[in-house]
Parts: sequence; structure tokens; C-alpha cells
Amino acid sequence: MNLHETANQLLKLKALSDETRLDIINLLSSGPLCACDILESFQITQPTLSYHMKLLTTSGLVSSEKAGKWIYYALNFDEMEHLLEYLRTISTNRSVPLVSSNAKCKHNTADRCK
Amino acid sequence: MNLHETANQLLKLKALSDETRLDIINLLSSGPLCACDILESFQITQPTLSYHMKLLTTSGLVSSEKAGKWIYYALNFDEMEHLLEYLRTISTNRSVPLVSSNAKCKHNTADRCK
DNA sequence: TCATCATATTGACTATTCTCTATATGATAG
DNA sequence: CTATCATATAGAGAATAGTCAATATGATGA
Repeated sequence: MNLHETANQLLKLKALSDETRLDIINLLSSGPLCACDILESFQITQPTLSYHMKLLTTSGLVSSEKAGKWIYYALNFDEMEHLLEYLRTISTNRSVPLVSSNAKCKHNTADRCK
Repeated sequence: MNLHETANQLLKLKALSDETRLDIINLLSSGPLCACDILESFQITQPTLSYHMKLLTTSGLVSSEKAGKWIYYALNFDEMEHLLEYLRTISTNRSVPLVSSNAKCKHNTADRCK
């Protein structure tokens, strides 16, 4: 669980933590679309969509490809799968913590804690 | 894909889109801990931790249980699994979009779009 | 009862995110 | 070339999120 990996997956989680962007992911799951097509599905301005697409692409979840004067956006299924694996990893029960493992009960007088 | 479901999973994604909270999830994956033990793993104040725990619990990802003067927090594995299923659902390739399916190419003069 | 411990809440401040209008860029078509 | 279309960027304002010090709450134990 290196730092790059964590930072990378965190970027994706931030990208997904917005309703508009979640809807865009949903749209793109059916196949690539150009920005103008995506724009028609939402009540937002073109610059706002551009802003969201930038967050989605820099997170890696969405890739973009220029074709003539259009830019096609496509869901990056592999990257989504990596995210799912990451979430599964950090949330799977294990006896030895992978990170921040210095949690230790200091209040020894307690008979309940630990 | 009803609205409640989406709003619920969005809450979880927001809860996970912060490094501190992601670390807390990671910690809790090894087993329940009281707030004081979690606090020792981070360079934050007690009210700040309380704030993060509230977001985690209201999202459903973490449950809390009072035991004496301590509160034990535990990762809610089922809810995490629901989130993974949700993400898999909205990101799985399908021919018929489930939502916002009105995206249609209006610029018919184009020979490239669609 | 009273002091202490664990946690929550309040209120203020700062940082980040989201959105818009206006404008820039870059490709295509006439 | 010039106009137009698709998208990006800049800059500003509003909304949301994260943090802290101070204080409140509620349980425990002397």
C-alpha cells in the first residue's frame, strides 16, 4: 500500500464524490461520448462540464481522445476495477494493520478498552 | 437505480474522499476501536476526529456502539460491499443506459460524431 | 457528591470545491 | 482568409468542507 497508490485512488474517490460526475460515469458506461453529447444530459454550462471532465480524466477514471473538432470521453474500466480492488483491500478484515498501526490502548486502568 | 440508493452511495463516496477518513477505514478493517485509540494514530484534535467519525457513521460505512464511557467504532463490511456493488453496477458496460439516456447526437452534419 | 475521563457540539476561521461569465484556443467548412 | 463550432482556461463569487479552541454532555469512580 504505497503512497502513490493511495494518492491515486484518493483522486478517483474525490472524482466520484459528486453527483454530476457520478452521472457522467453512468452515462459513459454505455460507451464513449463527445463532450457536447454529455453536456445535453445536464443542466450545467459548458465550462462547468469541462471542469468536471478534467477532474475525471486527471483521476484516470476517464480517458479522452481527440477526433476532429470533438473530444471523445471514455470510461476507463481498468482504472475503475483498480479502485474497487483498492477499496476491497483496505476494507478487508485482517489481523495486522497495514498502516498507522501504532494504535495502542494507553489507558491501562480501563477494564473495557481492549 | 432509485434515488435513495444513489444518494446513499454518494454519501459513502463523500465519506471516503478524504485521506484521514480513508486511513480510519483502514484502521478499522482490523477490528473495532474506541475513538481514543483512533485519535492516537492521527495528528488531529479530538473534535476533528469526532467530526470525521460523524461523517463516517452517517454514511453507514461505520457503526458505533457505546460501552461504558467509550464508544466503539466498527467498519460496516456489508455497507462497504454494497458500495462496491453499486460502483460495479454503474460502471459496467451496457447497451441501454439506466439514467440520463437522452444523450443524442444533434449535429447531423458531422461525419465523425456517432 | 464531585472530580475526571471520553466524546459531542458550537462557533469561528481557513481551505477547497463548484459554478458562472467572459474569453482563448484550435479545428473545420465555406 | 474568415466564420463557426467544440472545448479549455481565467477569474470571480458562492457554497461546502475541514480544522481548531472552548464548552457541553454523560458516564465512571473515589
